[in-house]
Amino acid sequence: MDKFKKIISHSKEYGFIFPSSEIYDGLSAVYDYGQNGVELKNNIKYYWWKAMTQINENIVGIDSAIFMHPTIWKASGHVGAFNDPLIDNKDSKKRYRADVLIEEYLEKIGKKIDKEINKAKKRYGDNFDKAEFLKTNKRILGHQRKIDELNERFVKAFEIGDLKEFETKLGSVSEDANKIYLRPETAQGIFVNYLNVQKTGRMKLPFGISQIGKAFRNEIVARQFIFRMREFEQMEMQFFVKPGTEIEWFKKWKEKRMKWHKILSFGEEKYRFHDHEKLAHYANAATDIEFEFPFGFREVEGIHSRTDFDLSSHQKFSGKKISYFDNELQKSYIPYVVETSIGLDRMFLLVLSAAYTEEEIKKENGKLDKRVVLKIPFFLSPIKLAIFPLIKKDGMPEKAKKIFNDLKFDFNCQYDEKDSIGKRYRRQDAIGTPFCITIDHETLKSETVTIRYRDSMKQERIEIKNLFDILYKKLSINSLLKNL
RNA sequence: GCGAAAGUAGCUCAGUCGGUAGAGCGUCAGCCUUCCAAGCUGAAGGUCGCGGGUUCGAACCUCGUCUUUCGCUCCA
Repeated sequence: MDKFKKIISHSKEYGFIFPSSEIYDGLSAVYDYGQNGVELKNNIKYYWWKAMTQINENIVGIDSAIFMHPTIWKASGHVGAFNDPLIDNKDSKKRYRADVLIEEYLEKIGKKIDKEINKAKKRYGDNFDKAEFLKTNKRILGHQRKIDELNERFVKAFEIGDLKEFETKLGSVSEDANKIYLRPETAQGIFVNYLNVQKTGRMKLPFGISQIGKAFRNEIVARQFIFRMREFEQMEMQFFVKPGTEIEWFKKWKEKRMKWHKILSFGEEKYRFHDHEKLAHYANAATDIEFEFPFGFREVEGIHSRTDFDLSSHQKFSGKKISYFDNELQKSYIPYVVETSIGLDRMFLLVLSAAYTEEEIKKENGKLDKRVVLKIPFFLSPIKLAIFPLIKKDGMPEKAKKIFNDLKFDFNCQYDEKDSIGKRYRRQDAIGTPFCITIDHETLKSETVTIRYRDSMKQERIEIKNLFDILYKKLSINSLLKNL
């Protein structure tokens, strides 16, 4: 079995990811996060939110609704507006609408059929049976087949474009006017709140707004586990800057975001930039941060210089003036935007892919043993600390529970007294718990416990009264954040 | 969308010729006490993906259907 398959079944077996609606045979490309998955996911969010919002005095966060005014998606170009596909003729330097061209071509073929009919009429005179002729004439049938094929492709091509956004109805009466979309990206929620935040937060350029939230895309092919889902979560930050400085900021964020990834120590060689040569209509620079998943290098995060496309478009469609008065320059302008956008679910898969490790261990009796361990960075682990009584008597469970109850407010802890101690250690390895505390006979005499480390499997004896300080130091992300 | 394969216990799988559904692991309860998943006893858990057909009788044969996975195509 290849590594990717193993990760998928490990995810299910240990409560990280379940297929959606499983007891009803599942729902394709939708997944649920289980008891350990939700903890890991929340910890990733926390790391991102701290790094991208709270430790930057010029970045604030918002949480905008998934439902938005339908015109927003016209302004952003997701629906309607430039769904009319444009096509350039490089020879004539003229721009055409693809749908018009197709229709014209269809009409041309239609005329050919008419010509055939007229010719036949002349030839057969009164005996001419038009319906029969249409059914039997080889040339007409050929033309008709062409038309049908083109029509089918044409309709399909436009349906697909439309299907990308999920539609729903606002209000209890289902009329067309009430049609709204589930957002295909969170960014627009930031753009339409730009003025609110800038004014109420007294924000000065350059500044950023970040947001974590769900987005929905009706992908035609959605596969590869949680890598491409129909419902997914994005962590985005839109950074508003003075026009002309956007490339400088683009470069800055590109480096900063890569640093955020590499500081997790999954291996520098697993990351790379992929600069876009072809740019989207709204961008003047774009790059992806790619990670080497078990199925190859894939995009985890995008960094785009979006120019003033979005804000200008919203100004146009809403009729509200969106500009920033620059005191230095003594003039108003629409800010430019540099976006960092990372897929939370992809980041989750990245962590699992990087952390999943199978080890062979030589036992004391010389036999080989296998262990599966998730080497998740400590602060991202779902459970931080497991607490075991070595045996289930002599007052050890009571002592262990007391320690559990003291520490559970500060760290996500788990108590386990079932099965042999070795089995319990391995269970924690499988979900990536960095530390296990064991209460043994010695504990009852000297107020000490053993702490066992996940990655090295080594143990140390420490005093119970020092537990909190030791754990706090090992689990803190302050030193990481300071290095960003 | 097209093509292929697969669906039996929580997981991995067996199931002979069509004759009352099995194993290992896991789970739970109890015993034992030993710091790296392997001790002992017991228990729970399955309309064999779903529906029709053939048959005295279908997990097994047959048809349909659904779901999942893989490849191609499309999209980013």
